[in-house]
Amino acid sequence: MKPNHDFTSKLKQAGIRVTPQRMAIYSLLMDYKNHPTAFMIYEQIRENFPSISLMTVYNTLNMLADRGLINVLGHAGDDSVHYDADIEPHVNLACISCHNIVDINSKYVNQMTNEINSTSGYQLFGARVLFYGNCPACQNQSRSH
Amino acid sequence: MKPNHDFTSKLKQAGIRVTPQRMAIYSLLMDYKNHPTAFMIYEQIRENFPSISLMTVYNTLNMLADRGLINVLGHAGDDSVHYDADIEPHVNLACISCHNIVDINSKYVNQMTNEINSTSGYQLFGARVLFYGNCPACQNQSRSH
DNA sequence: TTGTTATTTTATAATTATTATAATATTGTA
DNA sequence: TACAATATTATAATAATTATAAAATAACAA
Repeated sequence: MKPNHDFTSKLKQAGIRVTPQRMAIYSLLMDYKNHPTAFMIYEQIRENFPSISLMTVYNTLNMLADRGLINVLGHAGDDSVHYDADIEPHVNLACISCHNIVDINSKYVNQMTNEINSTSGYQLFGARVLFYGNCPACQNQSRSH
Repeated sequence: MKPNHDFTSKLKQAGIRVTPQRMAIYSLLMDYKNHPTAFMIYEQIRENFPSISLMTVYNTLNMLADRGLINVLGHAGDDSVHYDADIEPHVNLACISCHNIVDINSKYVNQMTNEINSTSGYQLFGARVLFYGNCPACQNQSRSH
Protein backbone atom coordinates (compact mmCIF):
# COMPACT_ATOMS: atom_id res chain seq x y z
CA MET A 1 0.00 0.00 0.00
CA LYS A 2 1.24 3.43 -0.87
CA PRO A 3 1.61 6.27 1.64
CA ASN A 4 -1.26 8.65 2.12
CA HIS A 5 0.70 11.75 1.22
CA ASP A 6 3.56 11.29 -1.19
CA PHE A 7 5.04 14.74 -0.84
CA THR A 8 8.11 13.95 -2.90
CA SER A 9 6.24 12.94 -6.01
CA LYS A 10 3.79 15.80 -5.68
CA LEU A 11 6.64 18.28 -5.68
CA LYS A 12 8.35 16.54 -8.57
CA GLN A 13 5.18 16.41 -10.62
CA ALA A 14 4.84 20.15 -10.12
CA GLY A 15 8.37 20.67 -11.39
CA ILE A 16 9.69 21.67 -8.00
CA ARG A 17 13.07 20.38 -6.98
CA VAL A 18 12.95 18.44 -3.74
CA THR A 19 14.92 19.76 -0.79
CA PRO A 20 14.61 18.99 2.91
CA GLN A 21 13.38 22.50 3.65
CA ARG A 22 10.64 22.31 1.04
CA MET A 23 9.53 18.90 2.23
CA ALA A 24 9.36 20.19 5.77
CA ILE A 25 7.33 23.25 4.80
CA TYR A 26 4.95 21.41 2.52
CA SER A 27 4.32 18.51 4.88
CA LEU A 28 3.83 20.86 7.81
CA LEU A 29 1.20 22.71 5.85
CA MET A 30 -0.48 19.45 4.85
CA ASP A 31 -0.47 17.98 8.34
CA TYR A 32 -1.47 20.97 10.40
CA LYS A 33 -4.91 22.39 9.88
CA ASN A 34 -4.27 25.78 11.45
CA HIS A 35 -3.76 27.82 8.25
CA PRO A 36 -0.49 29.39 9.36
CA THR A 37 1.33 32.52 8.22
CA ALA A 38 4.83 32.45 6.77
CA PHE A 39 6.26 33.46 10.11
CA MET A 40 4.35 30.79 12.01
CA ILE A 41 5.74 28.19 9.63
CA TYR A 42 9.22 29.64 10.02
CA GLU A 43 9.07 29.29 13.79
CA GLN A 44 7.87 25.68 13.56
CA ILE A 45 10.41 24.60 10.99
CA ARG A 46 13.25 26.24 12.88
CA GLU A 47 12.95 23.58 15.58
CA ASN A 48 14.22 21.03 13.08
CA PHE A 49 16.19 23.33 10.77
CA PRO A 50 17.77 25.89 13.07
CA SER A 51 19.50 27.70 10.22
CA ILE A 52 16.51 28.05 7.89
CA SER A 53 15.78 31.58 6.79
CA LEU A 54 12.42 33.25 6.51
CA MET A 55 13.28 33.92 2.86
CA THR A 56 13.23 30.20 2.16
CA VAL A 57 9.79 29.94 3.69
CA TYR A 58 8.49 32.76 1.53
CA ASN A 59 10.16 31.37 -1.57
CA THR A 60 8.69 27.95 -0.99
CA LEU A 61 5.21 29.20 -0.22
CA ASN A 62 5.17 31.40 -3.31
CA MET A 63 6.40 28.54 -5.43
CA LEU A 64 3.80 26.13 -4.06
CA ALA A 65 1.08 28.72 -4.55
CA ASP A 66 2.18 29.47 -8.11
CA ARG A 67 2.00 25.78 -9.02
CA GLY A 68 -1.41 25.48 -7.37
CA LEU A 69 -0.32 23.08 -4.62
CA ILE A 70 -1.47 25.39 -1.85
CA ASN A 71 -3.97 28.18 -1.46
CA VAL A 72 -3.42 31.76 -0.33
CA LEU A 73 -6.13 32.76 2.10
CA GLY A 74 -5.15 36.36 2.72
CA HIS A 75 -5.40 38.27 5.96
CA ALA A 76 -7.46 37.19 8.95
CA GLY A 77 -7.83 40.37 10.95
CA ASP A 78 -4.07 40.52 11.44
CA ASP A 79 -1.80 41.79 8.72
CA SER A 80 -0.07 38.79 7.35
CA VAL A 81 -1.10 36.26 4.78
CA HIS A 82 -2.38 32.84 5.79
CA TYR A 83 -1.89 29.70 3.72
CA ASP A 84 -3.91 26.53 3.28
CA ALA A 85 -2.75 23.21 1.87
CA ASP A 86 -6.31 22.15 1.24
CA ILE A 87 -6.90 23.26 -2.34
CA GLU A 88 -10.35 21.76 -2.71
CA PRO A 89 -12.89 24.58 -2.63
CA HIS A 90 -14.18 24.73 0.92
CA VAL A 91 -15.25 27.29 3.47
CA ASN A 92 -12.86 28.86 5.93
CA LEU A 93 -14.10 30.50 9.07
CA ALA A 94 -11.78 33.10 10.58
CA CYS A 95 -12.00 34.58 14.04
CA ILE A 96 -10.98 38.22 13.92
CA SER A 97 -10.20 38.19 17.64
CA CYS A 98 -7.85 35.22 17.99
CA HIS A 99 -6.97 35.03 14.27
CA ASN A 100 -7.56 31.32 14.10
CA ILE A 101 -9.00 29.88 10.93
CA VAL A 102 -10.93 26.63 10.77
CA ASP A 103 -12.47 24.66 7.93
CA ILE A 104 -16.13 23.92 7.77
CA ASN A 105 -18.19 21.91 5.37
CA SER A 106 -20.85 23.41 3.18
CA LYS A 107 -22.88 21.56 0.64
CA TYR A 108 -23.05 24.70 -1.49
CA VAL A 109 -19.38 25.23 -2.24
CA ASN A 110 -19.08 22.75 -5.04
CA GLN A 111 -22.30 23.89 -6.63
CA MET A 112 -21.10 27.47 -6.52
CA THR A 113 -17.73 26.53 -7.99
CA ASN A 114 -19.34 24.68 -10.85
CA GLU A 115 -21.71 27.56 -11.47
CA ILE A 116 -18.89 30.09 -11.71
CA ASN A 117 -16.73 27.79 -13.76
CA SER A 118 -19.41 27.40 -16.39
CA THR A 119 -20.79 30.94 -16.52
CA SER A 120 -17.99 33.41 -15.81
CA GLY A 121 -15.63 32.98 -18.74
CA TYR A 122 -12.72 33.09 -16.31
CA GLN A 123 -9.97 30.52 -16.23
CA LEU A 124 -10.26 29.72 -12.53
CA PHE A 125 -7.25 28.82 -10.39
CA GLY A 126 -8.86 28.68 -7.00
CA ALA A 127 -11.23 30.15 -4.51
CA ARG A 128 -11.03 31.82 -1.19
CA VAL A 129 -14.30 31.43 0.65
CA LEU A 130 -13.77 33.01 4.01
CA PHE A 131 -16.38 34.00 6.53
CA TYR A 132 -15.21 36.07 9.45
CA GLY A 133 -16.53 36.90 12.85
CA ASN A 134 -16.01 35.96 16.47
CA CYS A 135 -15.56 32.35 17.39
CA PRO A 136 -17.52 30.97 20.36
CA ALA A 137 -14.54 31.19 22.69
CA CYS A 138 -13.84 34.83 21.86
CA GLN A 139 -17.51 35.73 22.23
CA ASN A 140 -17.36 34.47 25.81
CA GLN A 141 -14.19 36.41 26.54
CA SER A 142 -15.65 39.68 25.35
CA ARG A 143 -18.70 39.13 27.59
CA SER A 144 -16.53 39.00 30.70
CA HIS A 145 -15.19 42.55 30.25
CA MET B 1 -38.58 61.30 -2.84
CA LYS B 2 -35.52 60.62 -0.75
CA PRO B 3 -32.04 60.19 -2.19
CA ASN B 4 -30.87 56.72 -3.05
CA HIS B 5 -27.82 56.82 -0.84
CA ASP B 6 -28.01 59.02 2.24
CA PHE B 7 -24.36 58.88 3.17
CA THR B 8 -24.63 61.44 5.93
CA SER B 9 -27.21 59.57 7.95
CA LYS B 10 -25.48 56.27 7.41
CA LEU B 11 -22.29 57.65 8.90
CA LYS B 12 -24.14 59.26 11.78
CA GLN B 13 -26.08 56.09 12.54
CA ALA B 14 -22.78 54.27 12.74
CA GLY B 15 -21.48 56.84 15.22
CA ILE B 16 -18.99 58.30 12.77
CA ARG B 17 -18.58 62.06 12.73
CA VAL B 18 -19.25 63.50 9.29
CA THR B 19 -16.42 65.28 7.53
CA PRO B 20 -16.01 66.16 3.86
CA GLN B 21 -13.13 63.73 3.51
CA ARG B 22 -15.12 60.86 4.94
CA MET B 23 -18.11 61.65 2.76
CA ALA B 24 -15.87 61.70 -0.29
CA ILE B 25 -14.24 58.38 0.55
CA TYR B 26 -17.45 56.61 1.45
CA SER B 27 -19.41 57.85 -1.53
CA LEU B 28 -16.58 57.04 -3.90
CA LEU B 29 -16.53 53.50 -2.59
CA MET B 30 -20.30 53.25 -2.94
CA ASP B 31 -20.41 54.65 -6.46
CA TYR B 32 -17.47 52.90 -8.06
CA LYS B 33 -17.59 49.16 -8.43
CA ASN B 34 -13.89 48.59 -8.92
CA HIS B 35 -12.98 47.46 -5.40
CA PRO B 36 -10.09 49.88 -4.97
CA THR B 37 -7.11 49.84 -2.65
CA ALA B 38 -6.41 52.61 -0.15
CA PHE B 39 -3.90 54.15 -2.51
CA MET B 40 -6.30 54.08 -5.47
CA ILE B 41 -8.87 55.89 -3.37
CA TYR B 42 -6.24 58.39 -2.25
CA GLU B 43 -5.35 59.24 -5.83
CA GLN B 44 -9.01 59.72 -6.81
CA ILE B 45 -9.91 61.83 -3.80
CA ARG B 46 -6.86 64.01 -4.25
CA GLU B 47 -8.41 65.50 -7.38
CA ASN B 48 -11.03 67.18 -5.19
CA PHE B 49 -9.07 67.38 -1.93
CA PRO B 50 -5.51 68.15 -2.97
CA SER B 51 -4.27 68.24 0.60
CA ILE B 52 -5.76 64.98 1.82
CA SER B 53 -3.30 62.56 3.33
CA LEU B 54 -3.13 58.85 2.81
CA MET B 55 -3.42 58.50 6.58
CA THR B 56 -6.93 59.91 6.43
CA VAL B 57 -7.87 57.35 3.82
CA TYR B 58 -6.58 54.52 5.97
CA ASN B 59 -8.25 55.92 9.08
CA THR B 60 -11.57 56.25 7.32
CA LEU B 61 -11.44 52.83 5.71
CA ASN B 62 -10.56 51.17 9.00
CA MET B 63 -13.33 53.02 10.74
CA LEU B 64 -15.90 52.11 8.09
CA ALA B 65 -14.77 48.49 8.18
CA ASP B 66 -14.91 48.35 11.98
CA ARG B 67 -18.49 49.59 11.96
CA GLY B 68 -19.43 47.12 9.24
CA LEU B 69 -20.20 49.73 6.57
CA ILE B 70 -17.69 48.33 4.12
CA ASN B 71 -15.99 45.02 3.51
CA VAL B 72 -12.30 44.16 3.42
CA LEU B 73 -11.57 41.89 0.50
CA GLY B 74 -7.86 41.28 1.07
CA HIS B 75 -5.19 40.97 -1.60
CA ALA B 76 -5.85 40.33 -5.27
CA GLY B 77 -2.55 39.05 -6.58
CA ASP B 78 -0.93 42.37 -5.70
CA ASP B 79 0.06 43.15 -2.15
CA SER B 80 -2.41 45.70 -0.96
CA VAL B 81 -5.83 45.35 0.52
CA HIS B 82 -8.94 45.93 -1.58
CA TYR B 83 -12.20 47.29 -0.19
CA ASP B 84 -15.82 46.81 -1.17
CA ALA B 85 -18.80 48.97 -0.19
CA ASP B 86 -21.19 46.17 -1.07
CA ILE B 87 -21.62 44.40 2.26
CA GLU B 88 -24.26 41.97 1.08
CA PRO B 89 -22.63 38.54 0.76
CA HIS B 90 -21.76 38.12 -2.90
CA VAL B 91 -19.08 36.61 -5.06
CA ASN B 92 -16.02 38.51 -6.20
CA LEU B 93 -14.02 37.39 -9.17
CA ALA B 94 -10.42 38.59 -9.23
CA CYS B 95 -8.08 38.50 -12.18
CA ILE B 96 -4.57 37.73 -10.99
CA SER B 97 -3.10 39.24 -14.14
CA CYS B 98 -4.73 42.68 -14.29
CA HIS B 99 -5.79 42.73 -10.60
CA ASN B 100 -9.31 43.81 -11.42
CA ILE B 101 -12.12 42.51 -9.28
CA VAL B 102 -15.70 42.22 -10.46
CA ASP B 103 -18.90 41.14 -8.77
CA ILE B 104 -20.92 38.24 -10.01
CA ASN B 105 -24.21 36.84 -8.91
CA SER B 106 -24.57 33.39 -7.50
CA LYS B 107 -27.76 31.90 -6.24
CA TYR B 108 -25.82 29.89 -3.69
CA VAL B 109 -24.26 32.68 -1.66
CA ASN B 110 -27.25 33.45 0.48
CA GLN B 111 -27.97 29.81 1.10
CA MET B 112 -24.37 29.28 2.17
CA THR B 113 -24.48 32.33 4.43
CA ASN B 114 -27.62 31.15 6.14
CA GLU B 115 -26.20 27.68 6.53
CA ILE B 116 -23.06 28.97 8.23
CA ASN B 117 -24.96 31.44 10.34
CA SER B 118 -27.14 28.73 11.78
CA THR B 119 -24.62 25.94 12.20
CA SER B 120 -21.22 27.44 13.01
CA GLY B 121 -21.74 29.08 16.38
CA TYR B 122 -19.75 32.07 15.13
CA GLN B 123 -20.96 35.64 15.40
CA LEU B 124 -20.53 36.50 11.72
CA PHE B 125 -19.50 39.96 10.56
CA GLY B 126 -19.07 39.32 6.88
CA ALA B 127 -17.77 37.12 4.15
CA ARG B 128 -15.10 37.25 1.54
CA VAL B 129 -16.03 34.96 -1.30
CA LEU B 130 -13.38 35.43 -3.90
CA PHE B 131 -12.63 33.27 -6.89
CA TYR B 132 -9.45 34.01 -8.76
CA GLY B 133 -8.09 33.26 -12.14
CA ASN B 134 -7.53 34.91 -15.49
CA CYS B 135 -10.22 37.10 -16.94
CA PRO B 136 -11.16 36.66 -20.61
CA ALA B 137 -9.11 39.68 -21.70
CA CYS B 138 -5.96 38.49 -19.95
CA GLN B 139 -6.39 34.97 -21.34
CA ASN B 140 -6.26 36.44 -24.85
CA GLN B 141 -3.18 38.50 -24.07
CA SER B 142 -1.24 35.53 -22.76
CA ARG B 143 -2.06 33.58 -25.94
CA SER B 144 -0.32 36.16 -28.12
CA HIS B 145 3.12 35.61 -26.54
C1' DT C 1 -23.54 83.38 16.22
C1' DT C 2 -19.60 82.67 19.08
C1' DG C 3 -16.55 80.20 22.13
C1' DT C 4 -15.04 75.95 23.91
C1' DT C 5 -13.88 71.20 23.70
C1' DA C 6 -13.42 66.95 21.56
C1' DT C 7 -12.38 64.95 17.47
C1' DT C 8 -10.05 65.00 12.74
C1' DT C 9 -6.79 65.89 9.52
C1' DT C 10 -2.33 66.26 8.20
C1' DA C 11 2.76 65.79 7.95
C1' DT C 12 6.22 63.08 9.54
C1' DA C 13 8.45 59.24 11.32
C1' DA C 14 8.26 54.34 12.64
C1' DT C 15 7.00 49.64 11.94
C1' DT C 16 6.77 45.41 9.67
C1' DA C 17 5.53 42.01 6.04
C1' DT C 18 7.52 40.85 1.97
C1' DT C 19 10.90 40.96 -1.82
C1' DA C 20 15.59 41.72 -4.06
C1' DT C 21 20.47 40.63 -4.19
C1' DA C 22 24.52 38.11 -4.12
C1' DA C 23 27.59 34.80 -1.96
C1' DT C 24 27.62 30.07 -0.39
C1' DA C 25 25.78 25.44 -0.35
C1' DT C 26 23.30 21.71 -2.29
C1' DT C 27 20.93 18.99 -5.86
C1' DG C 28 20.57 16.30 -10.12
C1' DT C 29 23.16 14.06 -13.40
C1' DA C 30 26.90 12.58 -16.69
C1' DT D 1 33.23 12.13 -8.56
C1' DA D 2 32.67 16.52 -10.90
C1' DC D 3 30.02 19.89 -13.23
C1' DA D 4 26.23 22.94 -13.99
C1' DA D 5 21.97 24.43 -12.42
C1' DT D 6 19.31 25.57 -8.71
C1' DA D 7 18.42 26.46 -3.63
C1' DT D 8 19.52 28.45 0.74
C1' DT D 9 21.03 31.91 3.50
C1' DA D 10 22.28 36.56 5.33
C1' DT D 11 21.70 41.04 4.35
C1' DA D 12 19.72 45.02 2.58
C1' DA D 13 15.78 47.25 0.23
C1' DT D 14 10.90 48.09 -0.62
C1' DA D 15 6.43 49.35 0.33
C1' DA D 16 1.96 48.93 2.84
C1' DT D 17 0.27 50.26 7.02
C1' DT D 18 0.33 52.34 11.62
C1' DA D 19 1.91 55.64 15.39
C1' DT D 20 2.58 60.34 16.91
C1' DA D 21 1.78 65.00 17.69
C1' DA D 22 0.70 69.64 16.04
C1' DA D 23 -2.73 72.32 13.42
C1' DA D 24 -7.48 72.45 11.73
C1' DT D 25 -12.27 71.52 12.01
C1' DA D 26 -16.87 69.79 13.80
C1' DA D 27 -20.29 69.61 17.43
C1' DC D 28 -22.72 71.95 20.64
C1' DA D 29 -23.93 74.98 24.45
C1' DA D 30 -24.62 79.66 25.77
